[in-house]
This record gives sequence, C-alpha cells and structure tokens, in this order.
Amino acid sequence: MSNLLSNLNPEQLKAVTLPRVSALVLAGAGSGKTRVLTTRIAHLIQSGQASPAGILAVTFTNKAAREMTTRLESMLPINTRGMWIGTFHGLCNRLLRAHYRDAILPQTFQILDSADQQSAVKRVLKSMNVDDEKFKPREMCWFINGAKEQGLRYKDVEAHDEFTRRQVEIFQAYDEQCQKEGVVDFAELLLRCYELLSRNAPLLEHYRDRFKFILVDEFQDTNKLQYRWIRLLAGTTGAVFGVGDDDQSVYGFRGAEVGNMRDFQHDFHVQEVIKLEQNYRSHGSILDAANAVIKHNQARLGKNLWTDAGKGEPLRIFAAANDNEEAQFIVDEVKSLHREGMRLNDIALLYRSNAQSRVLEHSLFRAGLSYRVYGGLRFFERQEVKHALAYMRLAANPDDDGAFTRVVNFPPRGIGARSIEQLQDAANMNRCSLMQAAKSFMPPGRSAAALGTFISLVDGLKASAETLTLQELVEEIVERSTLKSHYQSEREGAERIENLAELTNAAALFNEEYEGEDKPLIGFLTHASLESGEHEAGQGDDALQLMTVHAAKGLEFDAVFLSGLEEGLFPHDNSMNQLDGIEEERRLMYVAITRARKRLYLSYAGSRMLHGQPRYGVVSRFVDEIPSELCKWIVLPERVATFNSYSRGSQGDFFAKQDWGGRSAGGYHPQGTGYAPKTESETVFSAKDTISKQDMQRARFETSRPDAHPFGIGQNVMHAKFGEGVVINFEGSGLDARIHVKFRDVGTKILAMQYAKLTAA
DNA sequence: ACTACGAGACTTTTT
DNA sequence: GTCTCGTAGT
Repeated sequence: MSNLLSNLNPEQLKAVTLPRVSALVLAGAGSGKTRVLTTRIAHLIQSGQASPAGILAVTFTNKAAREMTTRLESMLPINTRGMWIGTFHGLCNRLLRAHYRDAILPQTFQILDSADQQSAVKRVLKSMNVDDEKFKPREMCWFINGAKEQGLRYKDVEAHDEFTRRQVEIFQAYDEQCQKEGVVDFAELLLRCYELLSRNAPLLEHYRDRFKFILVDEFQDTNKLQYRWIRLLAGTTGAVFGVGDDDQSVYGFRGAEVGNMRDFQHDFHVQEVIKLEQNYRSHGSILDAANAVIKHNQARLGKNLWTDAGKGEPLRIFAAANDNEEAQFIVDEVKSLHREGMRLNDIALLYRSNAQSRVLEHSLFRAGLSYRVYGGLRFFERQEVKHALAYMRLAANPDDDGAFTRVVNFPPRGIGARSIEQLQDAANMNRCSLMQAAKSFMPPGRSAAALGTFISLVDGLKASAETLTLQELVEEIVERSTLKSHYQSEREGAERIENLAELTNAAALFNEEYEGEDKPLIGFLTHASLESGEHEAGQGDDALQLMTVHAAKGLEFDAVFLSGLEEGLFPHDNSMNQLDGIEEERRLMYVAITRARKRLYLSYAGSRMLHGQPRYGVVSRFVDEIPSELCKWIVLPERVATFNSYSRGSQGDFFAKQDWGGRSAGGYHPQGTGYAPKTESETVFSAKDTISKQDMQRARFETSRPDAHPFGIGQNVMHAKFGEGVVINFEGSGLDARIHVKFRDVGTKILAMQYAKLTAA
C-alpha cells in the first residue's frame, strides 16, 4: 500500500486518501489529475474500503476512460472488465441495455450519432411538410439537444413565440419517430437513463446502494443533465469525488456549465476544496505566462500553478507579415528542432479553428515534413463505413428507417426519389416502417424489381447475421451489397475499399475483445456509434501533430507552436457577443499555453487568407497579457535593420532568426530534462533585448511594403499551381500590391503580392 | 435516375 | 480555398 501512495505530494496524498465524503479537487493543468483519480480508486480497493463493483468512475471521452482503466490495471492485479469506468454515454448505455424494458426501449435499440440525428430530423421535417430552409436541420438538432441536455422534454420547453412553438412540435415528432424506429440520440441516452432511474425507486435504490464511491473527471465540463444524473445516483448518502479545473472550461458552447463546480460544493456539502497547484509539466516561464493570462478572468475559483523545474527558456514570439510567412517560420523552426534531436511526435502545432490548418499543411507538405492532423473525419463517420454499418443495422433491425433510406439506393440500383417518396407515403398511411411498406405495399412500377432485389438482399443479410461471425458478416455485406464493386469502379475508391477492409478488421478485433457477448452485432454497432473511432492509423511513425486548441486539451508536448494569435481569430469574433465569451477564449488560451513542456512559440500574421478573402489582423490581446520579460521576439534576418531603426536607446536589438534556437548554444537533450540553456544562450536571451509593442506594430507595417519583395520585371518565377512564368508588371502598393506574371502554360495572371507563393526561378 | 456545375457557408466538439 | 447542397441538364 505504501508503494501506491509513495511519490505523491501532500495535496495529492490528501485527495487520494480522503475518507468517504464528497470532495472537490481543483486540479490545475499538469498537476497529476489522472494520477490522483486512479490512485484513489486503487487505494479504495486495496484498503478494503470499496470493492471494484462499488465504484463508479465517469469521464467525458473514451480515451480518458481507457487511460484510467489501463493505469488502474498496472497498479492493482485486478480485472477491470466488469468495473463501471466509462463515459457518461457509455455508462448510460450500459444501464439502458440492462433495463431496456423499464426504459421502454427495444432490446436492439441503436444509437444515432450527430450525422444520423440530422438526417433523422430531415425526415421528420419532410413528413411534416416543414420548410427546411426556415427550420434548418442543424439548428433543430441544436434546439433538441440543448433542451435534452437541460433535462427538458418537448412538453417542458417554454414557447413564447410562434417559431419556438413550431420547433417544439418538430421536437415532439422527432422523438416519436425515434421511439417508433427504436433509436436514441446521444442526449437521449442520458435523459432516458436519468428518467429510468428517477421513475423507478427500487432500481435507483439498488444502484445507490451499490455505488458507494462515485468519481467524476473533468467536472467543469458537465452539463446540467449530467450534473443532475450524478446527484440522482449519489442521493443524500453518496460520496462524490469531483475533479476539475474551472480555468480549463472551454466547452460552454456545447452546454458545459462551470457553475456546476460551485453548485457541487453547495449541494454536496463539500467541506474542503483540495487544490493541486504544483505543475509537473511545464517550465517556469511557460507557467508564469499562463498564470498571467488567466489572471485577467473575473470568475474564477482561484488557483496559481507553480513548478520547481526552473524558469527554462523564454517564450518565442514571431510576427509574420502574412500567413504563408508564419507557416514558413514554423517549418524552419520545426526542422531545426528536429535536427537537434526532438522527435516530431513531441511537437504540436495548434490553432484556434480548423480552417487555419490548410496553409500550415501546405507549407509542411512542401517542406517534406511528415505531420498528422487530428479531428478530421473519424473512422466510423466515413461515408463508406456508414453505408456498410447501415446494412448491418438493417440486418439487426429491418425497421430502422434511417438505415433504410441511407442504403436503399446505394450503391445505385434504380430506386429514385419518386419511389422513395411513394414508400414514405405508404409507410405513413399504414403506420409502419419503410421496410414493411416496401414488402406489403410495394407500388407497382419500374422500380418494383429493384426494390425486390434490395429486400431479398437485406433478408439474406438478416439470415446470415444469425449464423456468421461478425467478421464474415461484414465481408458478406461488402460483397453482396455491391459496395465493393461500386467503389472499385470509382476513381478515388481505393481508399474507401481499404476502409471497408479495415471495418472487417475492426469487427474481428471486436469479436476477440468481447468474446462470448450474446449479441455481438448489437454490441459492435453500439461500439461504432459510441466510439466513433480513435483508430489512430500510423500512430507509430514520427509525425508533427496538428490540431485545434480544443483537441489538444489533456495532451502535452515538448514544444508547442501556437499560431494565428490575432484579434478576431483568437479570441474568435463569434465569441465576443457571447456571454462569458472572452473569458472562455482566455481559458482556451490558458489551455494552449499549458500544453507546452519546454518550449512555446507564439505567432501571428499581419494578414491572412480567410474564406478566400484577405483579412488584416492585429495581435491578439492575449499576447499583450503575457509579461514581456517572459518573451523574446524573433525577426527574420533581413528585417533586423528595419526593426532596430525603431528601437532607440535602451530598447536594444531584435534578434535575427539565425541567432536563435539554441542551435549551438544550449540544445535539446532527448533523455535529459530537455532544453538546458547554457551560458552562451543566456547571453542571447538577456533582458535588454526587448522592444516596445508600438515599435513592433510599426515595424511590421514597414516590412509588409511591396518594395521588400525580391522580384523585378523580366524575372523568371515559379508558382505552385501555374508553373513557370515571367514577371511583366507591378500594380498598387502597400498590402494591396499586385504582380502581373505571364505564365508559360496558363497565360497572364494578376496575383496579390502577399499571397502569390512565387519563388525565383 | 443520375451527373455536373454553381451558389453559399464557414468556431470550437465528444458522445 | 473547399465542402455541401440544390438545381438543371443528359
């Protein structure tokens, strides 16, 4: 036991060994939050205070749940398989499956992901003859989920105007359609579970009695319904151990309520709040910057991170003339870090919004740096995979109209919109599913044969599902549905076929892992919707990591590049008019900064292409909130003179970029503590080398002038898309300067100087 | 019934 | 710039 508790700091130890009371742990970034959670569970079990079955631990992501489980297994010689550690949705699903009758759900109920939900809403709108321009499916989903996440059914929603009343009607029709089809959306999973427990006293008693210890991760991210769910399960005698960080609450836009942390203290009579403030991740300057920024927020529970790791290096700030230059700077720095021995895997490139990744990717690609972008389409969300899954869903439940509409004519088999409409009418008329309508009320016509083919296909699959293994079933679906041959004839179908093969793989893997599951098909489909697939392909190879700041939450890297630090981008324009908007953006900035272990770069661009339009930016207020003594500004060598002409007297000099980076002085030590600036670089980073913000701004404007460009009339140039050409004229000045180039293959083009990615040829 | 082209949108996101 | 959606044409 002492083994388990050794190496914990006093606060961590206190949290881990707390008796059976409700408690709140304010865990700052990098303060060992997951460690505390898992060690507490291990300690409770080892000391005999709890049995593995008596613990309920809830997280937000599958990844977090998995990490907790793995760590726990390494601490204790127990099998975590039967333990209740999982996401809110995963645990609710488990409860609903166990008590499907009480929850009034079919045993085979399916879970809709966001895309499925949207198409379900579309079908509702159609059947109600509602204009989907006025009631956009996306917004309807938002409305429905928003209500459910507050614990509200359609009849609980207050409607004071005609529009909302109509929305409520659609809400009702949608829920009825879902019930009829035996499907539940994500929010429904939680609400249904909440209602199941609150309406069934013996059942609730049973679980209250069982879960003596409830642990909640990322408490600041809980929404109203999740909070009520926890309260319900805990009752008046339960003990809830909440861990969270109000400064890292960045999901307000999807219903998370930081206020739940305050309410928790009150509602659960929390006697003491334990603060974990010692940070084991970042060097001092990085933490100081994070603390300085977050101090500007008013509504905080209050917390200050510290470290004994030493100051480390200053933050590096780069002001680029435009987005391409910013990207180029990052490429050069990454290359240099890589040369020094830092693995690309340990370097992250963060941005506020996904749209920003393109320019960066472009430069990385040209430079031949391998990188991986997080947060695109996940495996189970891919079109071809969803199609195959729809066939599986029909095999499990032929009355699943969503799955039916998805694949009734995919691959195309001659069933057009007209026929589907007729089917829909027949189904409405007879109050049955589309499949039943197709079987019993098939309208006579040309498409009858095609429909017959489809019906027998699904019937065949249904029969196969009884006898075949999961893997064989997937293989059969891919073949017999002609998905495979369809994609084979498609130009870019190779990748899709690969993904279908990967689905076969996933099915085999699932079977292996959940051997003996009585309903493997249902289990697999649930797995597919609940775990949209962190099937991280190519995780093994060394690649730079690109992601949004949101996606980076919970991760850490040796070096972090935070790009696009401009007003309007970060903080984002759309956040400004939201309540608490700026504070949430600032928390996001805090999250971004605290991702870095040893080195942090901040960059912004004077102009960048956004939505196909140039947009001129001003440095983000968040950069200004970082004390300048923690920062060093980096300037391109050819501009040092320009910048220095603005700084007078004691202001000192800027650094030419090549004097930076600790190439010879200091450097990266892969197995050591990382960057250890030596004397030489300490000199380089001395305090006199700063410049005022105003000079910075003015200098940047100067350097953006067109006469700084390296081209002359008659010069041969190269363009990524247009190929070779010759410069024939210039036009305009300042940021609007344009260059006329006569290309060999595509004729004369007039390009914006700033964006034309021209190179001398 | 299917394909091709043009208009309009576009913060962040897990389940 | 790029993706999705809707309409018009084959």
